Amino acid sequence: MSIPGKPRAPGGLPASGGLPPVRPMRADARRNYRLLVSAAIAAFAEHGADDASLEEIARRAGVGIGTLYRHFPTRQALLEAVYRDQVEMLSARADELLGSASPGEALVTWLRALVDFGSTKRSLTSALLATLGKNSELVSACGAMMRESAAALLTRAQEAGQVRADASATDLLRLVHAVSMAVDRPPVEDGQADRMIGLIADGLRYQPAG
Amino acid sequence: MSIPGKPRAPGGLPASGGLPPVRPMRADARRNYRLLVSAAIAAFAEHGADDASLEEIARRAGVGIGTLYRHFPTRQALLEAVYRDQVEMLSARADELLGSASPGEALVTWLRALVDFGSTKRSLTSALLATLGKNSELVSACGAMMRESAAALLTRAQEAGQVRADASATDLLRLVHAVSMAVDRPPVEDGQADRMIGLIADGLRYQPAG
DNA sequence: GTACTATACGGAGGACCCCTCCGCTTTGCA
DNA sequence: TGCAAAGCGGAGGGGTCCTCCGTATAGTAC
Repeated sequence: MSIPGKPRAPGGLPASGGLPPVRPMRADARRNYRLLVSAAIAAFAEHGADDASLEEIARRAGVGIGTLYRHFPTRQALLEAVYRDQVEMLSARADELLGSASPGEALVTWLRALVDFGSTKRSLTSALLATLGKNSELVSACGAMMRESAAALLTRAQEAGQVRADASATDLLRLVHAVSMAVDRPPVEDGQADRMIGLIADGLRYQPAG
Repeated sequence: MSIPGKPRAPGGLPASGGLPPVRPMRADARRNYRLLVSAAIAAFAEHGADDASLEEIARRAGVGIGTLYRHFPTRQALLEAVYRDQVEMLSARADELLGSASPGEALVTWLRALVDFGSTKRSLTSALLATLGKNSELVSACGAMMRESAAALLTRAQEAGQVRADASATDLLRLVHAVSMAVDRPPVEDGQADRMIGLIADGLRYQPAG
């Protein structure tokens, strides 16, 4: 039994290396794909990536179980799609924030979004890494995407003089990751994550020997 | 829903803090208990602590599913029993080896046994830690047991001059743990674990400034 | 606007699993 | 030897996973 192939990409674009001229997905298929991913995000957040019922996800999406299985032949496949979706969303949010007025604010806002994502991500990541291995295309591509977004926001904030110069994107990502981890295990106070990020934000604003 | 209580201890001894005068288990109950634990060890090793089917375990043990559930109301409970059983086995093996001719050999033999146990243990441990937390009675008690066994074997080997003096039991356990981890993920060559332990053994024999 | 077909949909159904419940069997004491 | 108490087993209800195939529809060609 080999690792099952990915389902066709949602956009209906030719696959990245697309040799055969692939037809775009039908409109209903595309719609259902999105509904399923949304439902899956909710379900995974609620019950964990391992325990969420696929039938319930189909039900929530208002779609037959057969449809779910056509789009995602495997629980893995659905996990991957959700992961990719979330990361792309974060990337898009970063692009959007790059156009905002205050570069410093933009960076902190994005970091907060990152922590929120973290709680979803952790259960996904461990499930994905378990079967995918650390250096799969998906994981490394998403990692690169995140680093890119972080770097762009950080650089802009630094150039605007709103954030200290001696901070690296990698450090920032690691830091946020640590916060997500710390916030993972109960007992967790309300707003704890927020305060931690706030603290980091202050640290960023502080200009050493400024 | 609270953490379910342990089933009665297998030996039929009064529970450690035993307030009510508990009757010993009946012979058939004791027999089935052992059969179930053995079957569970095999099944967990084969399919992982999360995925092994409890019905299959009962089947393998030649026992009804009801019997399994009476002894182990929870998958957790069975996991714990298996874990405890394995650790006690290792402890017993250590005691036995303490009487053997070559203290140095005895130590290395035990370390090898420890690695073998490691492959079973890992899937158990992660499942146990996930719900039990790092400082449950079970985990800490078993940890102490292991340290004790390791220390006894190590000290004897050191006093016999067969192993360098500057090695601690804790280090040794950590080292073996690392080997188990390393051997966990494929691709794993045949005998790799053995060679790694061999290397550690050589290191132990080496007498610094001897 | 109509006809056609590749594409996609839905859900019944088989296989498996978890767990409970309760009538039957065995054990061990008197 | 007789008799509770302790233990056993497995049917059955409810859930999940996944496959299969008859049915519906989107998009195209005319």
